[in-house]
Amino acid sequence: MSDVAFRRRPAERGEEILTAAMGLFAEKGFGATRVVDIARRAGVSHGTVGFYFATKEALLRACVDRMALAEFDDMQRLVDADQGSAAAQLQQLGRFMAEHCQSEEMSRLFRVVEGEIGNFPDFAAHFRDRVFEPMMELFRTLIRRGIARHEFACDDIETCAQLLFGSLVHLFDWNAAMGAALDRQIDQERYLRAWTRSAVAGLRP
Amino acid sequence: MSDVAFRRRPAERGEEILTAAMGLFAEKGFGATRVVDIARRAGVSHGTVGFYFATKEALLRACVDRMALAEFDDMQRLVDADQGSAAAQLQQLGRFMAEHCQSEEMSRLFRVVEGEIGNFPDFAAHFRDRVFEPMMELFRTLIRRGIARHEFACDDIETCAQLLFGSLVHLFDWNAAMGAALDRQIDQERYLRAWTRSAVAGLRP
Amino acid sequence: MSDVAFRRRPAERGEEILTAAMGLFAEKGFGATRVVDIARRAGVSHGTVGFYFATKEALLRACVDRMALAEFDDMQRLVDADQGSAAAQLQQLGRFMAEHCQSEEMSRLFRVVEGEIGNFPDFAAHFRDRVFEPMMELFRTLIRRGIARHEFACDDIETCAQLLFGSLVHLFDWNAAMGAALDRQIDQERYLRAWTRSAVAGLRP
Amino acid sequence: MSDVAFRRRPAERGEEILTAAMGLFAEKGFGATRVVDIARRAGVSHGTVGFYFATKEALLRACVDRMALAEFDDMQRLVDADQGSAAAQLQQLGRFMAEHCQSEEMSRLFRVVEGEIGNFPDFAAHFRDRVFEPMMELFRTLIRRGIARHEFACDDIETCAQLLFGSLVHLFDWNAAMGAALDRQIDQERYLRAWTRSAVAGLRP
DNA sequence: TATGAATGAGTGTTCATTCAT
DNA sequence: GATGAATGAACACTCATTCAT
Repeated sequence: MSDVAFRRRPAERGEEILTAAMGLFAEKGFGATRVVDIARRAGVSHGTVGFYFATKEALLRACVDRMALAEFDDMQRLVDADQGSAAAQLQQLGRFMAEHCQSEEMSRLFRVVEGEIGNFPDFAAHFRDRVFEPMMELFRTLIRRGIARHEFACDDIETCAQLLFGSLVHLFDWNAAMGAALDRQIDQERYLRAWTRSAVAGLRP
Repeated sequence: MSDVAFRRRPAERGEEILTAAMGLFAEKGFGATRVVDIARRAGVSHGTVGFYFATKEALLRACVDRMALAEFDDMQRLVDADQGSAAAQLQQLGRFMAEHCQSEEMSRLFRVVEGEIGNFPDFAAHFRDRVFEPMMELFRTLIRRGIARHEFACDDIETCAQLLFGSLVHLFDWNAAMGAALDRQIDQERYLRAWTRSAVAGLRP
Repeated sequence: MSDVAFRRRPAERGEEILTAAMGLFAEKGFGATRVVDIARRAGVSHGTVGFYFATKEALLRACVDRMALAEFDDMQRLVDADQGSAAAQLQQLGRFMAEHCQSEEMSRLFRVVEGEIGNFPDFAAHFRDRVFEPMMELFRTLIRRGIARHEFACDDIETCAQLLFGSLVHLFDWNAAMGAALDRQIDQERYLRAWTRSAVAGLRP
Repeated sequence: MSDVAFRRRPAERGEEILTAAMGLFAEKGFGATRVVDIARRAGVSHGTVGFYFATKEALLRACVDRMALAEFDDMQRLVDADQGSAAAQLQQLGRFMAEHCQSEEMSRLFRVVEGEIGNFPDFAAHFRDRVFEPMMELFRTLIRRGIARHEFACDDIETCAQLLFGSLVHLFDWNAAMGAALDRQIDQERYLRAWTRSAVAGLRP
C-alpha cells in the first residue's frame, strides 16, 4: 500500500526490461551484460527478468522483434509513396534510416546481433527474414525503379544494394561502439551527404 | 621429450597460440571463445596458453599488435609509390585491403575489437593509434592527391575517407559474421567493383 | 465473480489441491513437482496453493494425513470381521490393499514418503504411527489368528509380517515408478496370485 | 610441495567423488544432495566435481554403472556353478544379494534410481539393461532349473521372479530409508530366513 | 618448458513464498 | 477468497587462472 504509486502496470514491465536490456547489450555487449544488470537498470529484481523473459537469449530475440517492428513500416511507406526522383528517394531513405534508427535502436540491434549471431544459430534465419531482407528489398526496389526511369544504371543490383545498405550500417555500427571508444564519432549529417553523393554518383548512367 | 625433432621451437608457440586465438575470437567472439579452445586449436594444453599469455585479455591485446604490423607496411608502400592515377591507386588500395586482409586477419581484428572495445577502455587509444589512424591516413592521402591533380573534388575529406574506409570495413565485418550466419556472403570481387565505381564516381569533380 | 454458480465451494479447494499434489508427487517426486504444477492441475493459481497450504512441506504432511484416513478403516473392518480361514483373510487383505490402494493413493504415499522421509525427520514418527504400524498390525493379527487355529506356523511373526507387507508394498512402489519407466509393469492380478500362494505356503505348518 | 602427501593420484579422484556422491544420494536423495556437498565429502572443491563429471546427472549415471559391475559377476558365477538343489541355490542367491549389496551399494542404487528414474527418462533403458534384466534373469534361471528337476512347480515364472526379486529389493529399500527414519530396521538375517522359507514353499510342487 | 588437475568466483536459471490488489 | 506479479535465496554449471609436477 505504501508503494502503490511505485507499482507500475504489469504490461509496462516487459517493455521496461527490454529497453534496459537493449541499452546494456548495446553498451557492453551481450556477453558482458549480466541479467542482474538488466534488472537493476529496469528497477526490478533479477528474478523478475526471468519472469518476463525465460532466458537471456529470449531477451535478445525480443530485441530483434522490437527492432523489426516500429520503424520499418515507415520506411516501407516512404518507398511505396514513390515521390520524387529515385535519387531523391534514395537520399530520403538513407536519411530516414539514419535519423530514426541510429540514435536509438537500430544501430544497437545490429551491433548486438552481429556479435551474437554466431552463438545462436537459429537466430540467423529470424533476423534475416525480419530485418535484413526487408531492408535490402527497399534498396533493391529503389535501384530498380531508378533503372526503369533511366535515372540509374547498374549491372549488379544485389551488390549495389549491399554496398548502399552496408555503408549506412557502418555509420550506426561505428558510432555505437568504435566511434565512442576511439573518440572518433562520425558526424551523421556529413556522412549522409557523402553517402548520398557517392550513392547517386555511383548509380548514374 | 625424446622426440626432439618433432617438437616445435618454443618461439613459434606464442605465434601459434595467437593465430589460434585470433581465428576463434573472429569466429565465435571474445566471450564465447574459451582458453581451452584456443589451446586445442594451437595443439597445446590450456596451461601452456597461460604460460605465454598471462590473461585472456593479454591475448586480445597481442592480436591488436600483430594486426597493426604486417600488412600495413605493404599498404603504406603502395600509397607512397604513387603510381598511376589517384582513382587507380584508390582501387588498388581497396583491392589490397580486401585481398590481403579479409581472408586472414584484418576482418577478424575489426570484429573482435568492435565487440570488446567497450569492455577494455584502455584498448581504444592503442587501437586508434596503431590501426585506425594509419588506415584513415592512407585514404586521406589518396583523396588529397586526387584533388591536387584535379582528378577528384571533395569538400569534406575526412568524411569521404570515413565512407571509403567504412564501406570497405563493412565487407570484412559482414562476411566474417553475419554473412556466414545468414547465408548471405558478399561476393568480394563484385563488392570491390561496386565500391570502386561508387568511390571514384563520388569523388569525381 | 459474477458467475457464482460455476465457482467451486471453497471447502473443496483444499481437497482438490491436495489431490493434485499427491498425483504429481507420485508421478514426479516431491522435488521435481513445482507448486505451479500443482496449482495448474488443481485449476487454481499458484498463489491459491499458498493460501491453503503455507508451505510445500505442509502439503506433503497433509498427504500423509489423508492417506492414513480413508482406506484403512475398511481394512480394519475386514480383519475384525474374521470371516473364513486365516489364509483366505490374508488373501482378501492383500487383494483389498492392492485394489483400493494401488491405483489411487497408497502407492503414491509410499513412494513420496520414502523419498522425503530423510529430509523431513519429524515426519517419521507421524508416518510410523498413522500408517506403518496400523498396517503391520493387520498382518500380525492375521498371522497370530492363523497360528491360533493351527492353520499357520510361524516362529517369527514380526518378520513374516514385514515380508508380507513389504512384498505387497513393492508391487505399488514398483508400478508407480520403475515399472512405468522401464516398461516392466507388474501385472497386479498375477502378482497377487503369486503373493498369496507364497504367503500361505510360507506360513503352512 | 608441502602437501604432496595429500595429493592423491588423479585416477582415484573420480572414484572418491563417485563414492561420496553415492553415499549422499543414498542418504539424502538425489535432489537434496548439492554438488558442493559431494565435493566437500570427497575433500575437493565443487569445481573439481564438475571436472570429473560434467553434470549431476552424469554422476548418477556413473553410480548405475559402478553398481552394475562389481557384484553382479559374482552372482552370475554362483548361478552358473549350479551346485546343490535349486532351493539351496535360491537361498544362496538371496543371501549373496543381501550380504554383498545391502550394506554398501546396491540398496542405495535402487533407492536413488527409483526416485529419479522418472526425471531422467533416458536412464530407464540403461538401468533396465544393465541392472534389472540381468538380475531378473538370475531368478528366472533358478526357477526354470528347479522346475526341470521337479523340485519346483510354477505356472508363472515371470511373476514369481518378480515376487522373489521384489521382496528382496524391499529389504534393501526399506532399510536404506524408511527403516532408519522410522526406527524399524528389518533384521536382515531373520528377513532372509522368512524370504527363503516363503520362496521355497511357494515354489514347491 | 609444458602439463592438466584443481580451484572458486561468477552467472543464468529455477521456484517457493509473499503480498498488493 | 483468489490472483499473479515480484522477489531473492539457492543451485548447477562454466571457465580463466594457478601451480605442483
